[in-house]
Amino acid sequence: MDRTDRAIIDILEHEGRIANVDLAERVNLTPGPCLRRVQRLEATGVIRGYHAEIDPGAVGRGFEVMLDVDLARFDRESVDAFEQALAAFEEVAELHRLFGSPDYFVRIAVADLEAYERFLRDHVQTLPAVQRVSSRFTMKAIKR
Amino acid sequence: MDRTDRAIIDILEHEGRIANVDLAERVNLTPGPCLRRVQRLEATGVIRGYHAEIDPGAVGRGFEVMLDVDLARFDRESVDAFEQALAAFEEVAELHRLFGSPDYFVRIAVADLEAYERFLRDHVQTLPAVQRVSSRFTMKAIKR
DNA sequence: GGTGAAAGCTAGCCGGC
DNA sequence: GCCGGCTAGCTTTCACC
Repeated sequence: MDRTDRAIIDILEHEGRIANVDLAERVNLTPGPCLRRVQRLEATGVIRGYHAEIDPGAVGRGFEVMLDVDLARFDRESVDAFEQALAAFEEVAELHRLFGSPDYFVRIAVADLEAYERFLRDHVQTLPAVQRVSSRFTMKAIKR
Repeated sequence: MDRTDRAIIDILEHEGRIANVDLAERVNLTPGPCLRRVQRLEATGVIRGYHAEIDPGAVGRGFEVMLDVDLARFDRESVDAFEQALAAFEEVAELHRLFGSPDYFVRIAVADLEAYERFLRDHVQTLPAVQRVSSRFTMKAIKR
């Protein structure tokens, strides 16, 4: 992984759909070698995939909540069940296990307050190991 | 925005570099009309851009911290200065203004604990309006 | 929404350094 | 081992129906 690979990564991170010929020109390579580098970065897992960035409001995900969650039990089974259940929901935009307390940080993206209340009540509070949740509502997403 | 647009969005969100011919086939359209829809979604801001998803560890961003920040002042100038300064750093992966307390949620991604300490000391604690910061370290990113 | 044609891109192969 | 040139086949794009 050299300077050129870094340059390729920086460009693809912001312009994920750039044509290979244009990418090659930006990093001072011809298209052949440039494509080989991109494919190697993909194969080695440095590039994990490509995604369109969607306006959350346009698809009913304009209401975002930061959620702190504490569990009551930490046996492997409880932890796995909690993580898998939560990660499977489309409403869960982000899920991190933390050191210390709270045990988890979750970012939820739903349409509105009502949808949030429903999601919390029906899909989070009902998970067996969940002990405590604490919500903080986002006013504005400044950077993502 | 109809059912077909939704289908296009769902696919591009997960396969941002899919070829237009393949996308068209998946949503039962021919390439021409499919491309027009994608271009309209881009022009109206529903699709904001395309990004490669990079393995954080491979580019020195494997150490993630969730930061809560409270400000001392809320005049427009202080708020703007804080938000612009923070958003400009590459280390800031996410920045949300919240309702209530804390005032901000920030996700920081750096190489290691030492880099984090340096970033906090040199670039966050030094911002004039910052009153209090509280860090929570992530053990594992389960979903992003 | 579909069609067709021009322009442009991708991805493999091979030779050179 | 990595780059560049070349080429065949495919994709994108746009005007027109």
